[in-house]
Amino acid sequence: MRQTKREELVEKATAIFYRNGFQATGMDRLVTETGISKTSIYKHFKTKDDLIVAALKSRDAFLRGWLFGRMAQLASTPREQLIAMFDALHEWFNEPDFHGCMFAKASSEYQDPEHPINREATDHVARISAQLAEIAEEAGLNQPTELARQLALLKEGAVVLATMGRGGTPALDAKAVAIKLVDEATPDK
Amino acid sequence: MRQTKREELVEKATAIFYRNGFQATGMDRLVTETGISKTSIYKHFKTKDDLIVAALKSRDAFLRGWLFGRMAQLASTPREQLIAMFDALHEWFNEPDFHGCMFAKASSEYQDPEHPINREATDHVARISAQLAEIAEEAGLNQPTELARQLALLKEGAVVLATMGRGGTPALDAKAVAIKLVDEATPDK
DNA sequence: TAAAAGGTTTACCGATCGGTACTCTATTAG
DNA sequence: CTAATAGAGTACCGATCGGTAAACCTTTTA
Repeated sequence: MRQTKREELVEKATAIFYRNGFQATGMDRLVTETGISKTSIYKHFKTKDDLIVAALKSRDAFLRGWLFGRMAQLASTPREQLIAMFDALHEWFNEPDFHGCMFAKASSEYQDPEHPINREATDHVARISAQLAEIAEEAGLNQPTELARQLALLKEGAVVLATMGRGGTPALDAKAVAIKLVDEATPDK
Repeated sequence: MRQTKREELVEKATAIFYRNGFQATGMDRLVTETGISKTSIYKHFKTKDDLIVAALKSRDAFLRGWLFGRMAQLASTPREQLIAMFDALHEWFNEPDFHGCMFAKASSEYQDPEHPINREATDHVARISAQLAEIAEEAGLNQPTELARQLALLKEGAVVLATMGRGGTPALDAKAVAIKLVDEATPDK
């Protein structure tokens, strides 16, 4: 029961930051929208930046858990999972509350590479790339790390166009390319 | 001579916003770093947002001019130009003052699609995609608009990874994929 | 020569920023 | 029963936010 309030705070703050931006969200607004007093917030986190880092960690765990979990649901073999990532992304982009990548925004608003918030953002993309490389290796594909880099490229590009593009289905465009790449990386062919 | 001060302001403001972010840059800081008085700034622009829009328009003209100009320098045929885009991007990423895509940041900080700043950002990527489609068509490649969408995907992904990635050469990774795509879109093959 | 016009300087506005101090209340553990 | 703890509420801090007003200087134009 002791941990609950803090988790509730992080969860709600994550949603608000995601919807509203980091710098654009003041602490007073956080108090109003979470229903948690400022005193209580600052008992759990020394600064606003600390809270943002916690929100990003929470989001990282949730997003990676959802993405790779959905990939496993959609496909059984590692090889098919790599392609299914783009179907999962397509679903994500079409959710009504999709507002782009929270980590890209964090990196935009806190550009200093030394800043903990920026670090958390770059960590997130590094973790995704690493997991993709694992799956590519598990699938027995040729040059798995190079393939993983290219798939990460497609994934990030799709997210950007889903956020900044005018309509279209960037996830499916990316999927078409991904199929070719995975196909060419298949041995004995 | 009348237009000069305004142009000087926009030019300097663009650099400051790009380096420092939009919300993170206060008007007082703009006054200090540009050497232009606040009164004078507000004679040219009614609000800070108006100045930001002008800065983005300036950046859009410069960036697209530079990118497609460099592509034309690096390659003579439209087909080779599409691939040369990634060499140009590689050069851009390795400039010492590369700080990511200004329009992605603008879109991150001003999420409302109705906001003029967000509009300017999405306009920029739409213009790039359109120009790519033109070149693809000029090159006589199959399904030029689909190819252009995929190349835009690779370009945006490369920018993201150049900004948020840990080292690597995302532009060259993207180039490898682009070569395959252009190759497959070549008729009579 | 006079008078606009463009620019700077200084001071200031109310609002909001992140963060703190203090009081009060309700729950819970010894 | 009591003491400790967690949280809410209120009020406040100095700093900064975007933006304005007024006085002054200098250059161009009529």
